[in-house]
Amino acid sequence: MHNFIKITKALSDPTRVRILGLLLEGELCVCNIVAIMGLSQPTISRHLKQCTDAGLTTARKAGGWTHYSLAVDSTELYITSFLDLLRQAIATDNESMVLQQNLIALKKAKNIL
Amino acid sequence: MHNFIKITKALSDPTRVRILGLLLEGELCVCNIVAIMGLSQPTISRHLKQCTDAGLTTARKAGGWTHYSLAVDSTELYITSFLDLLRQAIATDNESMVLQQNLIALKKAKNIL
DNA sequence: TACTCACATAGCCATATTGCTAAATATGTA
DNA sequence: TACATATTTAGCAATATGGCTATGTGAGTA
Repeated sequence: MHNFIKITKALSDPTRVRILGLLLEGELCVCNIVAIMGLSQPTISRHLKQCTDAGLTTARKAGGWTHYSLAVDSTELYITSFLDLLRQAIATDNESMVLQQNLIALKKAKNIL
Repeated sequence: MHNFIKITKALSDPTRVRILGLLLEGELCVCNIVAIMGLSQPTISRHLKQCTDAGLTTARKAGGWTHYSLAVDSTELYITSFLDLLRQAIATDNESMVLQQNLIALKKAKNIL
């Protein structure tokens, strides 16, 4: 129950869901998420912490950067099921589509792609 | 996205999840849910309204009573998937198991069974 | 060491949520 | 009509949440 509530709570805020939507494209550092979402860095950081506490994301530190990714390989209960539902929610959200386009543009500008 | 958020919000509170857990056993009127949950009647009523607004439950009025049931036959996006996850959450929650036992006892006492 | 960059944490404020009690509404009955 | 029962709605208080700014921390560099 506790884990279920943590996950549904994490998924009950549109900002967090859209951040997770960006991670569908692959791992991202906090700074890139900040650049795309247009929210303050601490706000993004706190959302990512909550997602990680819920088991939806994982953090990988590399030097000064922290790269977050979706926990697609998680063996925890519920996680992959909820991530499947997340994909549906993102695919039908216009705002998320815009954000994903902005992410692609950002990656090209930075020659990450 | 909007519906997704409404559903996850509805499922992000343990009280609501446990009410929904009781409805796994079949439809119930508000008064019986109140008797089992030990919360005030208006509180239960408000939780049920939120679940219904999210599409997770349906209300059937019969005389003075309102009977609520899980929207197991819903064709709305997400609903049946979330209800499947709900079942898992309930099955692993001791408190929900106690509530279900209390429900069975109440039904016997009232000769509903 | 000192400085910079990326990120996390702390604390503030506005709003949302969840419990409650009291009052309104709706239905059935004397 | 008057009353009882079941439920909903309204409004209040305490707590949680989500945004922000300011500050702390950790890694790399001059």
